[in-house]
Amino acid sequence: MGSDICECNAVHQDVIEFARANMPEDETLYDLAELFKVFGDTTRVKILCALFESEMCVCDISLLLNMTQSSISHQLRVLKNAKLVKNRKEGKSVYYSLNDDHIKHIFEQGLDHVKE
Amino acid sequence: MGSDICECNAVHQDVIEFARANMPEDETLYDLAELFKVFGDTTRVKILCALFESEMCVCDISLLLNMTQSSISHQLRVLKNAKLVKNRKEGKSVYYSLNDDHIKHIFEQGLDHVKE
DNA sequence: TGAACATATGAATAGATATTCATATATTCA
DNA sequence: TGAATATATGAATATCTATTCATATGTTCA
Repeated sequence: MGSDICECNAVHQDVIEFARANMPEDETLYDLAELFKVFGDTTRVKILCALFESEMCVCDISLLLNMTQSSISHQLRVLKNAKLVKNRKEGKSVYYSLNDDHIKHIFEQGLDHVKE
Repeated sequence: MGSDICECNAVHQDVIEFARANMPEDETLYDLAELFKVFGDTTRVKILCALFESEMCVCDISLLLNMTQSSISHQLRVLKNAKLVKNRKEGKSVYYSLNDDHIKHIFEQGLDHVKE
């Protein structure tokens, strides 16, 4: 490992070293990928979009997206583990809402790219 | 289908309708999820990070990330299909570079969230 | 032209994941 | 307390995907 793969490597040694020096830590990049992975599912994207408007309880989201309560509940857990949503309990219902302002910005940047 | 899931639905009817009216088109949200899915892999995140610094050829990226040329090549194809990178040919080498300014912004927003 | 180099790609495999189904937990109210 | 409601969750399954391996394509240079 660490040995050259092709002749370019010698020529581009400085470029490679510079990139290596400026890359964030592996753990940071792993966390970043994990975050985007959470965004990378249609159901979760829709849930987050719904929550842009206002907090909602699980069964409301289920009706809105026309999906089973169970699948929504599973996905809300993923979103909560990623600290993208928070929840509060009121009676029998659990209301979910966005946990972070970055989310909307990330979405908007993504939409800019998609709409091109 | 379309029928209520729980009693909340009637109470929250206006909230649900408002959210439904303000959600982007299904196709847009699908494309958005597809975009984030591309970001949601450590290898691809690392490749994009490397390309923030400068264009690089395939074997340089392979050496930098200590991964096989084949796997990098496969992932570059995914990135190119998503229009996140472009490439130019020079002799035997193919140089890849970023295709879009949004990418860096999306990354930075993501990093802000991760670093909290 | 032939050999070495650089990249691309199809098939196969192992691992990850979204949904479904059944059921558990927790709350309200008669 | 018991029934109905709202949510959470474990197991199973089907689908997707990242990497590996083998090999094809394309370029340079002697």
